[in-house]
Amino acid sequence: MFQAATIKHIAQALSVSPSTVSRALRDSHEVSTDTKKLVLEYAKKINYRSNPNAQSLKSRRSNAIGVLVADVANSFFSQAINGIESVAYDKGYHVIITQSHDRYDREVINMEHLANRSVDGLLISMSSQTTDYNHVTDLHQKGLPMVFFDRIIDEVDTFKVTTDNVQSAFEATSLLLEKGFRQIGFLGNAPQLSITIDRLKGYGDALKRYGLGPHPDLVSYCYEGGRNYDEVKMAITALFSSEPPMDALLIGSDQISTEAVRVLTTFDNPRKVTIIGFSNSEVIDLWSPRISYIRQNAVEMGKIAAQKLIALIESKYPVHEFETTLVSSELHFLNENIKE
Amino acid sequence: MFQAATIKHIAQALSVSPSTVSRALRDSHEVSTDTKKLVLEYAKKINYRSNPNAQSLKSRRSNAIGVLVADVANSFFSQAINGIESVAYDKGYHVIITQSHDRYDREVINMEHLANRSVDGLLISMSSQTTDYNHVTDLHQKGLPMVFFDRIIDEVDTFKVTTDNVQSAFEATSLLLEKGFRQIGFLGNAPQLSITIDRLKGYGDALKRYGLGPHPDLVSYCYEGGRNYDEVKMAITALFSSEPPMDALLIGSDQISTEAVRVLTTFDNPRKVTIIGFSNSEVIDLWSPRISYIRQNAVEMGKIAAQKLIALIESKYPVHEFETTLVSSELHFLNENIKE
DNA sequence: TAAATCTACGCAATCGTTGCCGGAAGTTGG
DNA sequence: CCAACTTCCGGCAACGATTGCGTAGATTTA
Repeated sequence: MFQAATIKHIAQALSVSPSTVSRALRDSHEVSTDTKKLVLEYAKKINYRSNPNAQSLKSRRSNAIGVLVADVANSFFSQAINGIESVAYDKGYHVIITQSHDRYDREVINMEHLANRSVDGLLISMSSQTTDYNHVTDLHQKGLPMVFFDRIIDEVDTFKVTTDNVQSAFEATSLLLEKGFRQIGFLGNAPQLSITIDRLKGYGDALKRYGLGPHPDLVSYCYEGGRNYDEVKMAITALFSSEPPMDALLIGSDQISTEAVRVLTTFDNPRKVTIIGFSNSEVIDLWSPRISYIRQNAVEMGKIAAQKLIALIESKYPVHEFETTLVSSELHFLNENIKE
Repeated sequence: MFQAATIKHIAQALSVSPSTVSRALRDSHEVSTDTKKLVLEYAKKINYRSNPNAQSLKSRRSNAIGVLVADVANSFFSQAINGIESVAYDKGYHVIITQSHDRYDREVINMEHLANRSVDGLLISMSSQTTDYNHVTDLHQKGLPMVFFDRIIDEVDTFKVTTDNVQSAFEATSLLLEKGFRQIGFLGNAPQLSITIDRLKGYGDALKRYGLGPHPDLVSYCYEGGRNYDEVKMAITALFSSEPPMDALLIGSDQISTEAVRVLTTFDNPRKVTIIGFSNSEVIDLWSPRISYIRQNAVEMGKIAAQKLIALIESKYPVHEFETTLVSSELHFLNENIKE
């Protein structure tokens, strides 16, 4: 590889010491204006770039943040990553992305990998299979800054950013109730996930306002988060054959929404069930059958999470006051979805 | 942040020199078996991890590879990234992903950012807006290893991995010809992109075998690669109103295929045109109208590209023999798409 | 038994950058 | 006119890991 320019090269060329060059480049007041100009000009001329490794070694910081998501191919996450990237880029941070594929073991490995001093902080969205949080709490106790987004956990006290899941699910369910549906089902991701818990709560709250309670036969989960088509198919089939018959369904996960639609296309004589699913698919308008959907502001969530994390990293004093930011979502309801 | 264990800590604890510890960890023959065991055990006990920055500073390598794609939210790229990641992970490399959003200026900035000694090599898929390649050739001349994938260029002599675009387009067009279509259109991404050139060639070759030539009115491009809905709509509208009337269409880009379907849904009285589009969408089977499609083996391409790049990085001697690997794709033709 | 060889380890320099100390000029104040 | 500052800069050391070189002590060879 080519020999990159260093501070020493500049120092030698200008007959000053490396220290002076370093100070000049950092615009220290301990360097005369003339010398600064000389150094800056020469640095620019030879296209000098500071060696990030040397800086990291000195400063004990890497200027990189790690991101842990289930899957980059998931629309929600790729949009969130776009938001994260834009903020990180502006603040001079690299973004290192890892995927758990919703597996606990991958999550643990990735976290350790990232944490070995190669990142200054972590942005975490939990895997749907994770029920033990020691790998996270351990790292947090050791002082690694982290911010949770989307799938957050209570076990760690830090900044969190997520959709207003309770409210979103409440509104969606309320709308269905207003439209006259009464046998409304709920199909969620793994039950320990925050998004599942909150969306189920919003769903239940809405039902309660109508004097209804969640019917046990109408609530179901996909423990593999929609990765397993058969699991989704079984859940949907069970919901569809419930008694009394389900007339509407709220789906609390992006990927399950997709698979659910796929399942529906395989039904010979499709039951008329109105579906509202959480989904950030860019092409959901092209799907057939079309479903109503709740779209989260993934980009905004990514941006906020990144901002919080960088603030945490760069904070001179320990932060003790944390808040959970709720980003609003949009409900897109298709009237054509209503049964006659 | 917590104080991580270093070689010095181990040295002090065991009353040996840091040199010995370093050598023991690297299994040097210059250390006695007993000492090695002691060091290894203690290192494991205190969970010692080598500081990557110090290593990078010494070795002048970063153990990171940079990836330049148009957009991670694009199915093809997110699948390719999965492939890249799996290989890189196995070989101990970090993956740093940047997105050009198909813009030339972003591509230049990202490349420089990555190249400033923070990566050992680059995996590049060109932005659709790039027509000047100096930023790439300069870096290549300076010795930065790079491998191109998907959207490759002739200007740099190195490993390249792409779909067998000529063959894929040839087969798709041939199939349409066999089915009786004669007024077959072609809608491509920006015309300077390798994927556009090759797919257009395959299209033309197939036509030639039937004594036909590409009709100028039936060949069109989207210079913004399908990012601009209006551009796609105009192109599609023009193609649909061509004379003689188009009866089938080959679309040479993932994102344009998506937008094209979206355009079609807005047509009041949809013309019966059979479409085959390149697309790696995971949900294309749910689209309406459904289209036939060519699916590239994105994961495999990512894997091969990463392997080639790492081989290049780790090669002790300059490599002069390069090859372009062609990964095969799958044509999914829907008979229901055929007009009566 | 003395010399040659080998084994196992320490010393010090290095990668590029930065913090700290100190010192030579020039400036100001009493 | 001298002490006390200020300004500007050089030198040293350190971040953590690696490595060429040197060498004490053990072992082998003649």
